[in-house]
Amino acid sequence: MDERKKQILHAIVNDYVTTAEPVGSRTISKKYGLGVSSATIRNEMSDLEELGYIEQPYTSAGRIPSDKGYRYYVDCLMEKEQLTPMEMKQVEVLFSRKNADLEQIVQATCHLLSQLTNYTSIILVPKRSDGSLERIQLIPISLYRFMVVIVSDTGFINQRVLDLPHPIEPQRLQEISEFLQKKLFGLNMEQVNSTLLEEISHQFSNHGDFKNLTIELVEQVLMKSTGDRVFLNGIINMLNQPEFRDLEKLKALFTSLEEDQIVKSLLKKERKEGTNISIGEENSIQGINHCSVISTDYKINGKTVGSVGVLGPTRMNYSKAVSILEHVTDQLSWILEKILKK
Amino acid sequence: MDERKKQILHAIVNDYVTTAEPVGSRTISKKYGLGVSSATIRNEMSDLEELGYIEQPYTSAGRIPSDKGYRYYVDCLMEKEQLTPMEMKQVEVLFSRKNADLEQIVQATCHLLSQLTNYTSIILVPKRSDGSLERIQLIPISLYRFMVVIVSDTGFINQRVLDLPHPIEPQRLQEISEFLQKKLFGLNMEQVNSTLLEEISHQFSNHGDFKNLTIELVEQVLMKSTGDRVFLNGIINMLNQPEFRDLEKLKALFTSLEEDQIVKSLLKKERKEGTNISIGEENSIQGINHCSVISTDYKINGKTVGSVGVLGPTRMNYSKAVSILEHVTDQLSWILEKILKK
DNA sequence: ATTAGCACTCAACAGGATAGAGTGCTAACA
DNA sequence: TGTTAGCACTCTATCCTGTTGAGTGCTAAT
Repeated sequence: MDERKKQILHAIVNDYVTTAEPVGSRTISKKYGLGVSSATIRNEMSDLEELGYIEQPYTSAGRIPSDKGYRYYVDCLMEKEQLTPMEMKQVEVLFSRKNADLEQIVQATCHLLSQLTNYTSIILVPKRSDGSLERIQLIPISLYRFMVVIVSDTGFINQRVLDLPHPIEPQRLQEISEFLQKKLFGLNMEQVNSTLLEEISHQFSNHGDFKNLTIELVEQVLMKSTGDRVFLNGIINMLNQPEFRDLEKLKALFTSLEEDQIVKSLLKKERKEGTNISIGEENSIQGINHCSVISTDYKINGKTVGSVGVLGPTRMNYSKAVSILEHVTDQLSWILEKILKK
Repeated sequence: MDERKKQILHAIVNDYVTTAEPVGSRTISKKYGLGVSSATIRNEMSDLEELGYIEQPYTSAGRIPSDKGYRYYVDCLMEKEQLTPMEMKQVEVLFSRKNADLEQIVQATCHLLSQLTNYTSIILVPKRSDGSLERIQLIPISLYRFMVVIVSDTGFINQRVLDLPHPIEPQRLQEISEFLQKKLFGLNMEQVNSTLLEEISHQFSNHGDFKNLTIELVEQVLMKSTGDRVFLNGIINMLNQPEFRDLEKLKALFTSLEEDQIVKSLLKKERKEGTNISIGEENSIQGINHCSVISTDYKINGKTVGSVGVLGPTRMNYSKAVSILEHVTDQLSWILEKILKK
């Protein structure tokens, strides 16, 4: 893989990303000043094909990068691209908004990300914090229903409405609420779990209603709050990609994207620190095999909280997408930190 | 519009709905036993075309129903279709689930509806109840943030997280919370608004923090909580409809469906009691002009709360869709009633 | 090692012929 | 007077064919 081959591969990727047409030797020798003729390029391209970095859709067509080619490109050739002032501005405007809660911020961030990249954006937000319990409160709604709100010291809020088999007076609920607050304050979520289940429910085993209620609490609120919420935006952008002119491909893609589980798995593979890129077949999911996913984590106080990703066709503008993704994610980390800890 | 014309129109709609191909005179005389030859049918069809109920895509093709034709069909010809035992079963399974909150129920209902119909389903849930205030509670999250929960006597829950410019001690917040509860209990939401703004904030004008807080409360929680939440499901189903083979139409449709405002407006037009059907150009929205919307309301204790709708191509199975929609909506009303009032 | 030249390949496009579905009209029929 | 068989006509969809042009691989000359 000498210097010239790299340049040629680079040129092929660049050209194909913008035109979506197979790239010929003549195009390269003309548009990208390598100082050699198309015949020379042809020989090099022949080598590149043999090495598996590029491929021909059919004999005597131009070349397009293979998954392996894109992989080499993002690993070795790609350089970062600056955001335009315009783009910077848009990000700035979004993140200077006041008085938004977590959900709104994430929603808006997701929207912005898909708008800036023209691809599909994904954000995962964990449902449960691994911080310690700061506050628990039960709020009566009717005799048979109440709301639980749990706030962790990291500022995460978890709430849910529960039904009761038997009525509980608001008064009594308030007592229980205060009791729980005293008992559970400062414990981490695993401890909350076990404390609720073992100690408290045992100690109160003669109070039928209370025991049932704690079991409910654990099962419904704490247990079921594992996993992540999925935010997805800009699926329509895929309609503008020529590779999805084909209705069958489109349907396969959309079907996969409708499954939260699948979307999650795209961002949750084995991964190294920082920004990850998963290309084409590497995703090994029905319908996503013509797509690439760029993902990174957002953090609060240096601690990884959730993930952000951009999904586009393998023929996507990696350098641009990476820059935007990283910038937006930094801003998201920053604002969440500001909001949750103040 | 004699009896035979009606039968023929009925046959054309039926056939076109299932095949998506223009219907010829021969098809009708063979498949639908009218006892007359294709030539007679041809004469009748010629009349029907003149009356505007059907149209020809091009000379010497079969006929397809026009918007006006569908309108006549749904108004005069359509008969209700029974749900299959299988479908009944699916509905039953969903609505016998325990311990779900409003959001989950609506989400699941929306999913079920799109699955049963194979079209796109829409549900609107109002953000604010017009009942009276049953409970208001402020829950501290940090010194600068707290959560407001408002419960109405109809069981609607409204919650939001607010930021404060100055810190407020949990203790103090609790006092305010109790004060508000006493002061606002039993008032309807407009009264809550005015009471908060005028009386209380005036009375406490020397308490800077409290005054600011009430203004926040009104603006952020009560004012911004007008409008509806939109649930949408099964957009992919549209990909299976031959009329959306055309990518341009598809893009127009998807773009419109991405706007919550537009989706809302589909269910919010002037409408009569019960089930409404809006056909093709009647929707007068970019991208929705090849679609029909069937919508109805769900109620709690006989009082209209929100809307449920099914969106499909104008060539949709109206009778089936209406039956499913009405059945599912009934069940939804029923379960919400059960949950919210007990 | 590079390049000009040339024969070869193949998708894309355009034009033309053909088939078939469906119509409208007319004349015969009950 | 309503119905029907027959027939000419229309128009799309499909298939086939030839042509064009982009791009390649190979060879021989530089």
